Amino acid sequence: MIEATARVLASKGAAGVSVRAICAEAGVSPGLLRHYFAGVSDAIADTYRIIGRQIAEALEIAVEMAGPDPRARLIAYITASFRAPIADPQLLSSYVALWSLSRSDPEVARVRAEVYRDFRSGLELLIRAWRPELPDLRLPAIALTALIDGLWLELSLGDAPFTPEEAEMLAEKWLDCVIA
Amino acid sequence: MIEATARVLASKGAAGVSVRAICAEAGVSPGLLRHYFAGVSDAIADTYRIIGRQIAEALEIAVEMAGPDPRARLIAYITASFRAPIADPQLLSSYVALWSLSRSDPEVARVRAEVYRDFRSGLELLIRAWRPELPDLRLPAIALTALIDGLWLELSLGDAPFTPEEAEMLAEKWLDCVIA
DNA sequence: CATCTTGTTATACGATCGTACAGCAAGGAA
DNA sequence: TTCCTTGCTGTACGATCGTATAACAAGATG
Repeated sequence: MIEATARVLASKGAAGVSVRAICAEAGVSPGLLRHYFAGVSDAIADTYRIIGRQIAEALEIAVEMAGPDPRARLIAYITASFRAPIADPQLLSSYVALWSLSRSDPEVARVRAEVYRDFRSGLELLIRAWRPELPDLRLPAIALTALIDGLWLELSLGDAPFTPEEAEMLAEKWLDCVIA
Repeated sequence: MIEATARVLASKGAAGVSVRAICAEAGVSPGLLRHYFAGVSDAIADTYRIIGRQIAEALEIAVEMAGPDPRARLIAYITASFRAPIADPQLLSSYVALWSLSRSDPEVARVRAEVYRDFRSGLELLIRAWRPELPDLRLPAIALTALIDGLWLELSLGDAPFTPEEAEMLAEKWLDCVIA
């Protein structure tokens, strides 16, 4: 059901998501959504939570596969957003819709705040492991998050052609620039 | 009417925009929208077009006020996105909603492509005036646009506190980093 | 066996949606 | 004056929305 919600979010956008659309996508009766969720808003928030957790797990795996070097681990964390399984067209589309919904739906907004707090705290942890002497990690973390989100946006809305490799190169360059 | 559409887009998001909401916000009868527009999609697209033109004019003014130095003009173009009148909460909220809508509405998507093409071509023009020797301006323009959009997103969804001055500093730093 | 929860369907209700249309007020053209 | 366009209102229609609820199948529990 949550997978169906993500698919509807990706295909029909924030304006097209509805109880009936989700249940039709899941191949079940329209009434079933309210057996699992308090409402459509709750279903969307849970979908956001699941997606956020999947991304966090993918990031964790990418960091572990990078080995012991602190800088390599940090770069892996940043560039994993442009590799599978995170760099997925459907996931990016869902994300844009969720951004929009989080502006009008307080429940979605709360989940978004959680997801971003976790992402940024993971980022700050890795930066601190690499450069323990840096006093303030707030602005670098914000800057890196902004670039990643901006590149995701361009990938999803898709009129600015660039490759994942270029995105990774840019992210790495931005890291060196914003940390130095 | 277009101002009312922008206000609804900002306050109710992509999912809450409707003929009746727009006309109620404008203080007119619900039937009036279809006298001026072919439909709600057309009204939203026109709103996007007007907003894009206002932003373009504000950018042009910022560049002119920066004087003759090519680098100062380029920096003015980039940092104007974080100053009045562009850095406006309602405008940013409308923008996030329009991003989402452009993924499901072909007409809005077309306008978005126009607006971004114009923004990037203005950016590339200023870069070329500053550094005529650079061969490829595509990736730097994409990178700068991505950072600006990402910072806009964080400003609008607003759980990452940073000041406009910090945003300008980051944008300037990113420019030097991505051009060098 | 009877009962009770659980997953699921089907349907119905009121609200709201986009759209269509008839009508009215006003102003310029004849 | 009459007519015709234009800006705008009000309302009505069918579709779709979120939600509620009755019904049913099946498995667990007594």
